[in-house]
Amino acid sequence: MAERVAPLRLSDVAARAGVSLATASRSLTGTPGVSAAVAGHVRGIAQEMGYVTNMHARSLAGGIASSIGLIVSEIGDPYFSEIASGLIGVATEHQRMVQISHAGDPDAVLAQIRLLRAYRVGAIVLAGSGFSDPALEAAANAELASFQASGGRVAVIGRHHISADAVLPDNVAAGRSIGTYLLGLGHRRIAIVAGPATLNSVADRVAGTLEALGTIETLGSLEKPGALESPGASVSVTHHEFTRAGGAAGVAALVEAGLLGGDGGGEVTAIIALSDVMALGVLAELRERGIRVPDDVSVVGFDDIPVAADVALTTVRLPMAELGAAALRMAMLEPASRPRRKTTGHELVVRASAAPPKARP
Amino acid sequence: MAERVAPLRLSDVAARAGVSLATASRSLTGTPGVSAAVAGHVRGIAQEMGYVTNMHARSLAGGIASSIGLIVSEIGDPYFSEIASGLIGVATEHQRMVQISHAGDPDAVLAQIRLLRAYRVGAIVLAGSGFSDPALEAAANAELASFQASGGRVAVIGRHHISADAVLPDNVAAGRSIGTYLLGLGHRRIAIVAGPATLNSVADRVAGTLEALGTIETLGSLEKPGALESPGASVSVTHHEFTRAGGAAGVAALVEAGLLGGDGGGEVTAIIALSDVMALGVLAELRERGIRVPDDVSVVGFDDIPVAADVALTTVRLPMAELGAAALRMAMLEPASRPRRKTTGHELVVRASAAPPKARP
DNA sequence: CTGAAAGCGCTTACAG
DNA sequence: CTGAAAGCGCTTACAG
Repeated sequence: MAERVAPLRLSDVAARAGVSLATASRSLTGTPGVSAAVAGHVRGIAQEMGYVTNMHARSLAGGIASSIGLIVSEIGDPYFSEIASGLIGVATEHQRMVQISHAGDPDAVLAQIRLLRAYRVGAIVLAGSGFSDPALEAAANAELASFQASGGRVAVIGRHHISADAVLPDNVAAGRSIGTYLLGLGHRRIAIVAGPATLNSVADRVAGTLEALGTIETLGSLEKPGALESPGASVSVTHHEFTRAGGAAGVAALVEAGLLGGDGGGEVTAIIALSDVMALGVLAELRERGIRVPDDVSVVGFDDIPVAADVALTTVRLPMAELGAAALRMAMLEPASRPRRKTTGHELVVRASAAPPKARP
Repeated sequence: MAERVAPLRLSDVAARAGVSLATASRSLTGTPGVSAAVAGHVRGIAQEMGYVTNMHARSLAGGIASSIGLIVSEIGDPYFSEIASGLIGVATEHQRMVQISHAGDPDAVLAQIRLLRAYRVGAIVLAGSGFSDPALEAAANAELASFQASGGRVAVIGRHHISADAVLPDNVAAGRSIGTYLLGLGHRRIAIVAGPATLNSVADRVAGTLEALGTIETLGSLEKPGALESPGASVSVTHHEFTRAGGAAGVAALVEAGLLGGDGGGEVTAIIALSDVMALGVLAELRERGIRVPDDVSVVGFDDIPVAADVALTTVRLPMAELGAAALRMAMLEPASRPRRKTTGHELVVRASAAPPKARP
């Protein structure tokens, strides 16, 4: 292995081109005030020497071109990888690099925001859901506010307790839509297999669903499935991890509570999984237990991740890639006097996993 | 909106703590040579002031802590998001930031490598497949070599024409494994719905499969499905995009060529999709056309992406997350005198999408 | 153990 | 249009 070769500096290019450092800098950054001929010459030399700007130096010296920080819960989750894909597409258009962080809990989010600040990113996009309890987000939000105060741009996806531009997937309306659909199909005993009760996205989806089902009561976190009577339908909610395994655990909890897989009395005829990823777990666990979909029980989800079509899952489509793209676009705008909000739409996607309930013997 | 507040500098912390800049720096970086008492005091002050290091300045001044560059074809593709997830996990453990780049073709890869170099990343992990034709990779590889010469670390996933640490998914063996399985099931007329013929991953998977089927002949790119007679089985190969849509297009091509969906004569009894994502497209198109799986035709894939289980797809599992994690671990090791190579295993995962061929009337 | 000073590689007023 | 010089915020020999 050869000795380490120090990277070329702009001064090397300037020397070779026979111009000053300042002129070389202006030529490469495209700053006006250099004759086209000289600028072209310098650029040619730089290219031929294989010169690569040192972004750290540029950034320190006050040149802009800062990168974008993206914080997701788990990039392996299709919901987040779709968001990331949309965001990276926009970033690439604008020649911006994106630095990506995994952060599953509020402490990790705080740590990642600090790291991103250390890298002096120009904007931070927070893709994970906000928390119902402001206290859980307090530290992260303070850090974000401080970042904004120093000129950083922030955009969040979903409801957060912070004054920042936000792209809001319409979780409440999506819940209403899926609830209405199930009610129209004739379901009156429904179970919601939900993610953590601490998340706003969960609270909103549940609230919208309950509203459609005839109640606007909101729910706390329930260890065991909790039952709520509503004029329209009786609804049980059980909270688990926002993962495939969480969906499977939800089915297990329903069975254990006697709401599923028994003799049919008092049983649930439809399951609303609060994300498609959870729905995948629900479907798998149902299959495992020999409970047929939609014959024995209907299943619906949220998001319409790409594979939902492959398992014929009825769901509500949320424009994930667009969420990511829109969030970044907002973050690249000049800050407004008050935070911007953009609410995105949703669309019921009917496939084969839900059907009218069978009459029970 | 308040006036922009300039971020705190280390000198602010030093002043407040009553020590020199040098001592403050040493205290925060943990460099030995400062009394524990002073170091602790400085750290306390910094914390309480909310000081955040400027990584650009640190990096310029010669401090290390460089970030990691990851280049993927498309983060929305489960294969790459799994790799990214594994890699980010390791990066987080080591407090390294990861900068992620989308690059679908060789030109984009080159551009992204240059950008990553501009950001002075410490290591670059190239996750996309290499190309059979060295010329296509030449420019990117030269850039990578130059990056290595200046002290940068490089790790690639899969076969590339470059001297760098590599993690090699055993595509040939995986192909052999799936080919053998299909042969054992009794299939003798098989179609391969492949990704672009220019990719090494495609070439390797095809080669392994053909080897198992009784030939080791390699294939060029074929506009129309190309037929190969082998002692064991007759195989047709058709190349399309490495996407869901590509898989669907593959089925269409097979039907058009009279190899599928006709009266049964000369028809294929099994389809090997060269990735699970393509297999998803194959399954969807088959469903669309009323061709039943596995009754009318068996379908198998490669990778075992998370949803493969949900569509009961028989496939060969490749450890994607481990590929990403291993690549980064290698890249963080001191460079060896000669590139390291690590070959990962594979595992046949039998599910319901493949069965013995039905006897034809 | 602690500090003053040089230097990392750029950009940008400030002169000419 | 072009250049000499200051400065961005750190780290690290070099002295003490």
